[in-house]
Amino acid sequence: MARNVAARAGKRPGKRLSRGHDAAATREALLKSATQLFAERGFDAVTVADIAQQAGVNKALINYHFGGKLQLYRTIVRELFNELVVRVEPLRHDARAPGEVLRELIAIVGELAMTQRPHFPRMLLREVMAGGPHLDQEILAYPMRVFAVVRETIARGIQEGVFRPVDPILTHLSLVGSLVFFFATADFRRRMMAQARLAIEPPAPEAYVRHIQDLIARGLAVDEP
Amino acid sequence: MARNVAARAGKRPGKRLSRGHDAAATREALLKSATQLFAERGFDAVTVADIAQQAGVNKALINYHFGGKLQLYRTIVRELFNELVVRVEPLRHDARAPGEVLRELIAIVGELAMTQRPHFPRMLLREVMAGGPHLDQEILAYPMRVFAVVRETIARGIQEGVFRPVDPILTHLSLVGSLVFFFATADFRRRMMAQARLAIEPPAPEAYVRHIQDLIARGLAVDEP
DNA sequence: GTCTATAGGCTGATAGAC
DNA sequence: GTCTATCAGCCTATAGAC
Repeated sequence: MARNVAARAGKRPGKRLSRGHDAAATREALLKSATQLFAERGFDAVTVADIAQQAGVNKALINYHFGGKLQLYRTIVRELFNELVVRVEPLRHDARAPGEVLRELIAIVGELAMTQRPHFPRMLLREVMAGGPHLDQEILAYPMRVFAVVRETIARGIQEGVFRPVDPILTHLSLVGSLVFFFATADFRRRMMAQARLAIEPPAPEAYVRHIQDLIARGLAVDEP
Repeated sequence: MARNVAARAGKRPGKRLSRGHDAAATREALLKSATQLFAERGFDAVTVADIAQQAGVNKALINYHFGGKLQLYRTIVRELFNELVVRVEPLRHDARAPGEVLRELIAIVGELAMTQRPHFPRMLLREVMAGGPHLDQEILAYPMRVFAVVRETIARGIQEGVFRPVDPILTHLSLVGSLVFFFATADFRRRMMAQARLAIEPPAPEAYVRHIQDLIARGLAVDEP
Protein backbone atom coordinates (compact mmCIF):
# COMPACT_ATOMS: atom_id res chain seq x y z
CA MET A 1 0.00 0.00 0.00
CA ALA A 2 2.70 2.39 -0.97
CA ARG A 3 0.24 4.71 -2.66
CA ASN A 4 -3.11 4.92 -0.96
CA VAL A 5 -5.22 7.07 -3.21
CA ALA A 6 -8.60 7.85 -1.69
CA ALA A 7 -11.18 10.52 -0.95
CA ARG A 8 -11.05 12.57 -4.10
CA ALA A 9 -12.93 15.59 -2.86
CA GLY A 10 -14.63 17.73 -5.44
CA LYS A 11 -12.13 20.54 -5.54
CA ARG A 12 -11.23 21.97 -8.92
CA PRO A 13 -13.75 19.71 -10.68
CA GLY A 14 -12.73 18.32 -14.03
CA LYS A 15 -9.25 19.76 -13.87
CA ARG A 16 -6.45 17.26 -13.44
CA LEU A 17 -3.08 18.79 -12.71
CA SER A 18 -0.09 18.12 -14.91
CA ARG A 19 1.84 15.59 -12.79
CA GLY A 20 1.74 13.99 -9.38
CA HIS A 21 -0.90 11.75 -7.92
CA ASP A 22 -3.54 13.58 -5.88
CA ALA A 23 -2.93 16.53 -3.63
CA ALA A 24 -5.99 15.92 -1.44
CA ALA A 25 -5.06 12.29 -0.89
CA THR A 26 -1.50 13.28 -0.01
CA ARG A 27 -2.79 15.81 2.49
CA GLU A 28 -5.13 13.33 4.13
CA ALA A 29 -2.48 10.61 4.30
CA LEU A 30 -0.10 13.01 6.00
CA LEU A 31 -2.75 14.12 8.50
CA LYS A 32 -3.65 10.54 9.31
CA SER A 33 -0.14 9.22 9.89
CA ALA A 34 0.94 12.39 11.70
CA THR A 35 -2.03 12.15 14.09
CA GLN A 36 -1.16 8.61 15.02
CA LEU A 37 2.55 9.27 15.44
CA PHE A 38 2.17 12.51 17.40
CA ALA A 39 -0.28 10.80 19.77
CA GLU A 40 2.04 7.86 20.34
CA ARG A 41 5.35 9.65 20.71
CA GLY A 42 4.75 13.38 21.08
CA PHE A 43 5.77 16.26 18.87
CA ASP A 44 9.52 16.19 19.38
CA ALA A 45 10.02 12.45 19.14
CA VAL A 46 8.40 12.25 15.71
CA THR A 47 10.46 13.19 12.67
CA VAL A 48 9.03 14.39 9.40
CA ALA A 49 10.72 11.39 7.81
CA ASP A 50 8.64 9.08 10.02
CA ILE A 51 5.43 10.84 9.05
CA ALA A 52 6.22 10.85 5.35
CA GLN A 53 7.26 7.22 5.30
CA GLN A 54 4.12 6.04 7.09
CA ALA A 55 1.98 8.15 4.78
CA GLY A 56 3.81 6.79 1.75
CA VAL A 57 4.77 10.21 0.44
CA ASN A 58 7.93 12.27 0.21
CA LYS A 59 8.90 14.24 3.27
CA ALA A 60 9.34 17.46 1.33
CA LEU A 61 5.57 17.45 0.80
CA ILE A 62 5.01 18.23 4.46
CA ASN A 63 6.54 21.61 3.84
CA TYR A 64 4.63 22.04 0.62
CA HIS A 65 1.19 21.25 2.06
CA PHE A 66 1.45 22.52 5.63
CA GLY A 67 4.44 24.83 5.71
CA GLY A 68 6.41 22.71 8.16
CA LYS A 69 6.14 20.18 10.96
CA LEU A 70 4.72 22.63 13.49
CA GLN A 71 1.89 23.84 11.30
CA LEU A 72 0.95 20.27 10.46
CA TYR A 73 0.67 19.62 14.19
CA ARG A 74 -1.41 22.73 14.78
CA THR A 75 -3.84 21.75 12.05
CA ILE A 76 -4.42 18.39 13.70
CA VAL A 77 -4.97 19.76 17.19
CA ARG A 78 -7.38 22.40 15.98
CA GLU A 79 -9.51 19.92 14.06
CA LEU A 80 -9.68 17.50 16.99
CA PHE A 81 -10.75 20.15 19.48
CA ASN A 82 -13.26 21.53 17.06
CA GLU A 83 -14.91 18.18 16.49
CA LEU A 84 -15.42 17.63 20.21
CA VAL A 85 -16.99 21.03 20.74
CA VAL A 86 -19.31 20.66 17.77
CA ARG A 87 -20.64 17.43 19.19
CA VAL A 88 -21.00 18.58 22.79
CA GLU A 89 -22.32 22.12 22.48
CA PRO A 90 -25.87 21.18 21.33
CA LEU A 91 -26.40 19.73 24.81
CA ARG A 92 -26.76 23.30 26.10
CA HIS A 93 -30.26 23.30 24.69
CA ASP A 94 -31.12 19.75 25.72
CA ALA A 95 -34.28 19.86 27.84
CA ARG A 96 -33.90 16.44 29.43
CA ALA A 97 -33.19 15.95 33.12
CA PRO A 98 -29.70 17.22 34.09
CA GLY A 99 -28.58 13.73 35.05
CA GLU A 100 -29.52 12.47 31.61
CA VAL A 101 -27.70 15.31 29.89
CA LEU A 102 -24.50 14.52 31.77
CA ARG A 103 -24.88 10.84 30.84
CA GLU A 104 -25.20 11.88 27.24
CA LEU A 105 -22.14 14.12 27.44
CA ILE A 106 -20.08 11.29 28.88
CA ALA A 107 -21.35 8.98 26.15
CA ILE A 108 -20.36 11.47 23.45
CA VAL A 109 -16.84 11.86 24.76
CA GLY A 110 -16.52 8.10 25.07
CA GLU A 111 -17.85 7.44 21.60
CA LEU A 112 -15.50 9.99 20.06
CA ALA A 113 -12.50 8.50 21.86
CA MET A 114 -13.55 4.92 21.15
CA THR A 115 -14.23 5.06 17.45
CA GLN A 116 -13.89 8.27 15.47
CA ARG A 117 -10.88 9.93 17.08
CA PRO A 118 -8.93 7.39 19.13
CA HIS A 119 -5.84 9.60 19.21
CA PHE A 120 -7.62 12.66 20.59
CA PRO A 121 -7.15 11.99 24.33
CA ARG A 122 -3.41 11.48 24.05
CA MET A 123 -2.86 14.49 21.83
CA LEU A 124 -4.96 16.61 24.16
CA LEU A 125 -3.12 15.44 27.26
CA ARG A 126 0.31 15.86 25.72
CA GLU A 127 -0.46 19.38 24.65
CA VAL A 128 -1.92 20.38 28.00
CA MET A 129 0.91 18.81 29.99
CA ALA A 130 3.41 20.77 27.95
CA GLY A 131 1.59 23.97 28.84
CA GLY A 132 -0.12 24.38 25.49
CA PRO A 133 2.81 25.81 23.54
CA HIS A 134 1.19 25.05 20.20
CA LEU A 135 -2.23 26.47 21.01
CA ASP A 136 -3.50 29.80 19.75
CA GLN A 137 -6.38 31.82 21.18
CA GLU A 138 -8.93 30.14 18.95
CA ILE A 139 -8.05 26.67 20.21
CA LEU A 140 -7.85 27.81 23.83
CA ALA A 141 -11.51 28.80 23.74
CA TYR A 142 -12.62 25.24 22.99
CA PRO A 143 -12.11 23.68 26.44
CA MET A 144 -14.04 26.58 27.94
CA ARG A 145 -16.97 25.86 25.67
CA VAL A 146 -17.08 22.25 26.83
CA PHE A 147 -16.92 23.39 30.42
CA ALA A 148 -19.79 25.81 29.79
CA VAL A 149 -22.06 22.90 28.93
CA VAL A 150 -21.17 21.08 32.14
CA ARG A 151 -21.48 24.22 34.23
CA GLU A 152 -24.93 25.10 32.93
CA THR A 153 -26.19 21.55 33.30
CA ILE A 154 -24.97 21.30 36.87
CA ALA A 155 -26.42 24.70 37.74
CA ARG A 156 -29.78 23.56 36.42
CA GLY A 157 -29.55 20.30 38.38
CA ILE A 158 -28.81 22.15 41.61
CA GLN A 159 -31.61 24.60 40.98
CA GLU A 160 -34.08 21.80 40.28
CA GLY A 161 -33.05 20.09 43.49
CA VAL A 162 -31.74 16.88 41.92
CA PHE A 163 -27.99 17.60 42.35
CA ARG A 164 -26.08 18.37 45.51
CA PRO A 165 -24.51 21.86 45.56
CA VAL A 166 -21.29 20.61 43.97
CA ASP A 167 -18.56 22.80 42.51
CA PRO A 168 -19.01 22.79 38.71
CA ILE A 169 -15.28 23.11 37.98
CA LEU A 170 -14.30 20.21 40.21
CA THR A 171 -17.10 18.11 38.76
CA HIS A 172 -16.11 18.96 35.22
CA LEU A 173 -12.47 18.06 35.85
CA SER A 174 -13.29 14.74 37.48
CA LEU A 175 -15.67 13.85 34.66
CA VAL A 176 -13.40 14.78 31.78
CA GLY A 177 -10.25 13.68 33.60
CA SER A 178 -11.36 10.15 34.33
CA LEU A 179 -12.44 9.67 30.71
CA VAL A 180 -9.40 11.24 29.08
CA PHE A 181 -7.06 9.30 31.37
CA PHE A 182 -8.74 6.01 30.56
CA PHE A 183 -8.55 6.41 26.80
CA ALA A 184 -5.09 7.93 26.81
CA THR A 185 -3.73 4.93 28.68
CA ALA A 186 -5.79 2.16 27.08
CA ASP A 187 -3.07 1.17 24.63
CA PHE A 188 -0.58 0.77 27.44
CA ARG A 189 -2.88 -1.55 29.41
CA ARG A 190 -3.62 -3.65 26.37
CA ARG A 191 0.06 -4.04 25.58
CA MET A 192 1.00 -4.89 29.15
CA MET A 193 -1.75 -7.46 29.60
CA ALA A 194 -0.94 -9.06 26.28
CA GLN A 195 2.73 -9.31 27.19
CA ALA A 196 2.12 -10.72 30.64
CA ARG A 197 0.56 -14.16 30.56
CA LEU A 198 -2.26 -12.91 32.74
CA ALA A 199 -5.70 -14.18 31.98
CA ILE A 200 -6.99 -10.69 32.78
CA GLU A 201 -8.53 -8.84 29.87
CA PRO A 202 -8.15 -5.07 29.66
CA PRO A 203 -11.39 -3.37 30.62
CA ALA A 204 -13.89 -2.69 27.84
CA PRO A 205 -14.31 1.01 26.97
CA GLU A 206 -18.09 0.69 26.91
CA ALA A 207 -18.07 -0.70 30.45
CA TYR A 208 -15.87 2.16 31.63
CA VAL A 209 -18.18 4.76 30.11
CA ARG A 210 -21.13 3.23 31.93
CA HIS A 211 -19.09 3.11 35.12
CA ILE A 212 -18.36 6.83 34.92
CA GLN A 213 -21.98 7.59 34.06
CA ASP A 214 -23.12 5.75 37.19
CA LEU A 215 -20.37 7.21 39.36
CA ILE A 216 -21.21 10.78 38.39
CA ALA A 217 -24.96 10.29 38.61
CA ARG A 218 -24.78 8.75 42.08
CA GLY A 219 -22.03 11.10 43.22
CA LEU A 220 -24.03 14.22 42.36
CA ALA A 221 -27.44 13.02 43.51
CA VAL A 222 -29.02 14.67 46.55
CA ASP A 223 -29.24 12.59 49.70
CA GLU A 224 -32.48 10.68 49.94
CA PRO A 225 -34.53 11.66 52.99
CA MET B 1 22.98 30.04 42.74
CA ALA B 2 25.38 28.65 40.23
CA ARG B 3 26.66 26.09 42.68
CA ASN B 4 24.02 24.77 45.03
CA VAL B 5 25.86 22.59 47.47
CA ALA B 6 23.53 20.83 49.85
CA ALA B 7 22.62 17.56 51.48
CA ARG B 8 26.03 16.18 52.31
CA ALA B 9 25.00 12.65 53.13
CA GLY B 10 27.24 10.67 55.39
CA LYS B 11 28.92 8.60 52.74
CA ARG B 12 32.65 8.11 53.06
CA PRO B 13 32.78 10.03 56.34
CA GLY B 14 35.75 12.24 56.86
CA LYS B 15 37.20 11.61 53.46
CA ARG B 16 37.18 14.56 51.10
CA LEU B 17 38.05 13.73 47.53
CA SER B 18 40.94 15.39 45.78
CA ARG B 19 39.10 17.90 43.56
CA GLY B 20 35.61 18.78 42.46
CA HIS B 21 32.80 19.96 44.69
CA ASP B 22 30.55 17.17 45.96
CA ALA B 23 29.51 14.09 44.08
CA ALA B 24 26.32 13.55 46.07
CA ALA B 25 25.23 17.14 45.58
CA THR B 26 25.94 16.93 41.86
CA ARG B 27 23.88 13.77 41.61
CA GLU B 28 20.97 15.30 43.48
CA ALA B 29 21.07 18.49 41.45
CA LEU B 30 20.95 16.50 38.23
CA LEU B 31 18.05 14.37 39.48
CA LYS B 32 16.13 17.44 40.54
CA SER B 33 16.49 19.45 37.36
CA ALA B 34 16.00 16.39 35.15
CA THR B 35 12.76 15.48 36.96
CA GLN B 36 11.34 18.93 36.39
CA LEU B 37 12.39 19.13 32.76
CA PHE B 38 11.29 15.61 31.82
CA ALA B 39 7.88 16.24 33.40
CA GLU B 40 7.44 19.52 31.55
CA ARG B 41 8.69 18.55 28.12
CA GLY B 42 9.08 14.78 27.92
CA PHE B 43 12.15 12.66 27.37
CA ASP B 44 12.95 13.55 23.77
CA ALA B 45 12.39 17.28 24.04
CA VAL B 46 14.90 17.66 26.85
CA THR B 47 18.59 17.79 26.01
CA VAL B 48 21.37 16.83 28.36
CA ALA B 49 22.67 20.38 27.98
CA ASP B 50 19.37 21.69 29.38
CA ILE B 51 19.56 19.41 32.37
CA ALA B 52 23.18 20.20 33.11
CA GLN B 53 22.69 23.94 32.76
CA GLN B 54 19.70 24.01 35.11
CA ALA B 55 21.57 21.86 37.61
CA GLY B 56 24.60 24.12 37.35
CA VAL B 57 26.98 21.33 36.46
CA ASN B 58 28.81 20.15 33.38
CA LYS B 59 26.86 17.97 30.98
CA ALA B 60 29.56 15.33 30.85
CA LEU B 61 28.71 14.51 34.46
CA ILE B 62 25.41 13.02 33.37
CA ASN B 63 27.36 10.26 31.71
CA TYR B 64 29.72 9.93 34.63
CA HIS B 65 27.02 9.61 37.30
CA PHE B 66 24.21 7.86 35.45
CA GLY B 67 25.73 6.37 32.32
CA GLY B 68 23.68 8.45 29.93
CA LYS B 69 20.42 10.33 29.47
CA LEU B 70 18.23 7.22 29.38
CA GLN B 71 19.55 5.76 32.59
CA LEU B 72 19.09 9.08 34.36
CA TYR B 73 15.46 9.01 33.27
CA ARG B 74 14.99 5.42 34.42
CA THR B 75 16.39 6.24 37.83
CA ILE B 76 13.87 9.03 38.27
CA VAL B 77 10.85 6.99 37.20
CA ARG B 78 11.81 4.07 39.41
CA GLU B 79 12.19 6.25 42.48
CA LEU B 80 8.87 8.01 41.91
CA PHE B 81 6.93 4.79 41.48
CA ASN B 82 8.65 3.25 44.47
CA GLU B 83 7.76 6.13 46.74
CA LEU B 84 4.07 5.89 45.85
CA VAL B 85 3.93 2.15 46.49
CA VAL B 86 5.73 2.43 49.79
CA ARG B 87 3.16 4.94 50.99
CA VAL B 88 0.08 3.12 49.73
CA GLU B 89 0.82 -0.51 50.44
CA PRO B 90 0.40 -0.32 54.25
CA LEU B 91 -3.29 0.32 53.61
CA ARG B 92 -3.68 -3.38 52.82
CA HIS B 93 -3.59 -4.02 56.55
CA ASP B 94 -5.73 -1.05 57.52
CA ALA B 95 -8.68 -2.30 59.53
CA ARG B 96 -10.86 0.79 59.15
CA ALA B 97 -14.10 0.79 57.16
CA PRO B 98 -13.46 0.28 53.40
CA GLY B 99 -14.83 3.72 52.61
CA GLU B 100 -12.36 5.27 55.02
CA VAL B 101 -9.46 3.33 53.56
CA LEU B 102 -10.27 4.58 50.06
CA ARG B 103 -10.50 8.14 51.39
CA GLU B 104 -7.07 7.68 52.92
CA LEU B 105 -5.64 6.29 49.68
CA ILE B 106 -6.97 9.26 47.74
CA ALA B 107 -5.51 11.60 50.35
CA ILE B 108 -2.10 9.94 50.07
CA VAL B 109 -1.98 10.24 46.30
CA GLY B 110 -3.13 13.85 46.54
CA GLU B 111 -0.59 14.74 49.19
CA LEU B 112 2.24 13.17 47.24
CA ALA B 113 1.26 15.03 44.07
CA MET B 114 0.65 18.30 45.90
CA THR B 115 3.81 18.64 47.92
CA GLN B 116 6.54 16.01 47.84
CA ARG B 117 6.51 14.90 44.20
CA PRO B 118 4.66 17.45 42.07
CA HIS B 119 6.20 16.12 38.85
CA PHE B 120 5.13 12.54 39.38
CA PRO B 121 1.73 12.66 37.64
CA ARG B 122 3.11 14.16 34.45
CA MET B 123 6.07 11.81 34.27
CA LEU B 124 3.78 8.85 34.89
CA LEU B 125 1.30 9.93 32.25
CA ARG B 126 3.94 10.66 29.65
CA GLU B 127 5.56 7.31 30.14
CA VAL B 128 2.29 5.40 30.01
CA MET B 129 1.02 7.28 26.94
CA ALA B 130 4.21 6.40 25.12
CA GLY B 131 3.59 2.73 25.88
CA GLY B 132 6.16 2.49 28.66
CA PRO B 133 9.28 2.22 26.50
CA HIS B 134 11.59 3.08 29.39
CA LEU B 135 10.08 0.73 31.97
CA ASP B 136 11.64 -2.53 33.05
CA GLN B 137 9.88 -5.43 34.75
CA GLU B 138 10.62 -4.12 38.21
CA ILE B 139 8.90 -0.81 37.55
CA LEU B 140 5.98 -2.46 35.77
CA ALA B 141 5.08 -4.32 38.95
CA TYR B 142 4.48 -1.10 40.89
CA PRO B 143 1.12 -0.09 39.37
CA MET B 144 -0.16 -3.60 40.02
CA ARG B 145 0.72 -3.28 43.69
CA VAL B 146 -1.29 -0.06 43.95
CA PHE B 147 -4.20 -1.73 42.21
CA ALA B 148 -4.00 -4.66 44.64
CA VAL B 149 -4.73 -2.31 47.52
CA VAL B 150 -7.80 -0.89 45.77
CA ARG B 151 -8.99 -4.34 44.70
CA GLU B 152 -8.76 -5.82 48.18
CA THR B 153 -10.43 -2.82 49.78
CA ILE B 154 -13.32 -2.89 47.34
CA ALA B 155 -13.75 -6.64 47.73
CA ARG B 156 -13.99 -6.17 51.47
CA GLY B 157 -16.51 -3.36 51.07
CA ILE B 158 -18.71 -5.48 48.84
CA GLN B 159 -18.47 -8.41 51.19
CA GLU B 160 -19.38 -6.25 54.17
CA GLY B 161 -22.37 -4.92 52.29
CA VAL B 162 -21.30 -1.27 52.26
CA PHE B 163 -20.26 -1.06 48.58
CA ARG B 164 -22.26 -1.85 45.49
CA PRO B 165 -20.88 -4.78 43.45
CA VAL B 166 -18.66 -2.52 41.36
CA ASP B 167 -15.85 -3.66 39.09
CA PRO B 168 -12.57 -3.11 40.96
CA ILE B 169 -10.56 -2.36 37.81
CA LEU B 170 -12.97 0.28 36.57
CA THR B 171 -13.15 1.82 40.02
CA HIS B 172 -9.39 1.88 40.36
CA LEU B 173 -8.96 3.54 36.97
CA SER B 174 -11.57 6.21 37.65
CA LEU B 175 -10.03 6.94 41.03
CA VAL B 176 -6.42 7.13 39.93
CA GLY B 177 -7.28 8.66 36.57
CA SER B 178 -9.22 11.61 37.90
CA LEU B 179 -6.42 12.41 40.36
CA VAL B 180 -3.54 11.98 37.95
CA PHE B 181 -5.31 14.03 35.30
CA PHE B 182 -5.97 16.87 37.71
CA PHE B 183 -2.40 17.19 38.93
CA ALA B 184 -0.85 16.61 35.52
CA THR B 185 -2.86 19.49 34.07
CA ALA B 186 -2.81 21.87 37.05
CA ASP B 187 0.08 23.93 35.69
CA PHE B 188 -1.74 24.48 32.43
CA ARG B 189 -4.89 25.77 34.15
CA ARG B 190 -2.91 28.09 36.37
CA ARG B 191 -1.05 29.53 33.41
CA MET B 192 -4.21 29.97 31.33
CA MET B 193 -6.17 31.65 34.09
CA ALA B 194 -3.28 33.95 34.91
CA GLN B 195 -2.94 34.98 31.28
CA ALA B 196 -6.64 35.58 30.76
CA ARG B 197 -7.96 38.45 32.81
CA LEU B 198 -10.57 36.16 34.32
CA ALA B 199 -11.35 36.62 37.96
CA ILE B 200 -11.64 32.85 38.20
CA GLU B 201 -9.06 31.17 40.38
CA PRO B 202 -7.77 27.73 39.44
CA PRO B 203 -9.33 25.11 41.71
CA ALA B 204 -7.47 24.30 44.92
CA PRO B 205 -5.88 20.82 45.01
CA GLU B 206 -7.21 20.17 48.50
CA ALA B 207 -10.74 20.88 47.35
CA TYR B 208 -10.34 18.53 44.42
CA VAL B 209 -9.08 15.73 46.64
CA ARG B 210 -12.13 16.13 48.89
CA HIS B 211 -14.35 16.22 45.82
CA ILE B 212 -12.97 12.88 44.60
CA GLN B 213 -13.26 11.40 48.07
CA ASP B 214 -16.93 12.31 48.20
CA LEU B 215 -17.58 11.25 44.63
CA ILE B 216 -16.07 7.80 45.14
CA ALA B 217 -17.68 7.29 48.54
CA ARG B 218 -21.14 8.21 47.27
CA GLY B 219 -20.66 6.47 43.97
CA LEU B 220 -19.77 3.15 45.56
CA ALA B 221 -22.28 3.22 48.42
CA VAL B 222 -25.14 0.73 48.38
CA ASP B 223 -28.58 2.13 47.72
CA GLU B 224 -30.40 3.11 50.86
CA PRO B 225 -33.62 1.15 51.34
C1' DG C 1 2.87 18.35 -7.23
C1' DT C 2 6.51 15.43 -6.47
C1' DC C 3 11.13 14.07 -6.05
C1' DT C 4 16.48 14.03 -4.99
C1' DA C 5 20.27 16.02 -2.93
C1' DT C 6 22.18 18.73 0.29
C1' DA C 7 22.84 22.59 3.38
C1' DG C 8 23.08 24.02 8.14
C1' DG C 9 22.18 23.25 12.89
C1' DC C 10 21.76 20.60 17.03
C1' DT C 11 22.34 16.28 19.82
C1' DG C 12 24.42 12.66 22.96
C1' DA C 13 28.53 10.81 24.06
C1' DT C 14 33.57 10.58 24.75
C1' DA C 15 38.77 11.46 25.16
C1' DG C 16 41.94 13.47 27.77
C1' DA C 17 43.78 17.41 30.75
C1' DC C 18 43.53 18.69 35.46
C1' DG D 1 35.10 14.18 40.04
C1' DT D 2 35.06 17.81 36.94
C1' DC D 3 35.94 20.28 32.82
C1' DT D 4 36.96 21.55 27.73
C1' DA D 5 37.04 20.31 23.12
C1' DT D 6 35.41 17.58 19.65
C1' DC D 7 33.16 13.98 16.89
C1' DA D 8 29.83 11.36 14.27
C1' DG D 9 24.97 11.07 13.59
C1' DC D 10 20.57 12.77 12.86
C1' DC D 11 17.31 16.42 12.26
C1' DT D 12 14.35 20.09 9.51
C1' DA D 13 13.99 22.75 5.73
C1' DT D 14 15.05 24.18 1.05
C1' DA D 15 16.81 24.51 -3.79
C1' DG D 16 16.16 22.92 -8.09
C1' DA D 17 15.21 19.05 -11.58
C1' DC D 18 11.26 16.93 -13.60
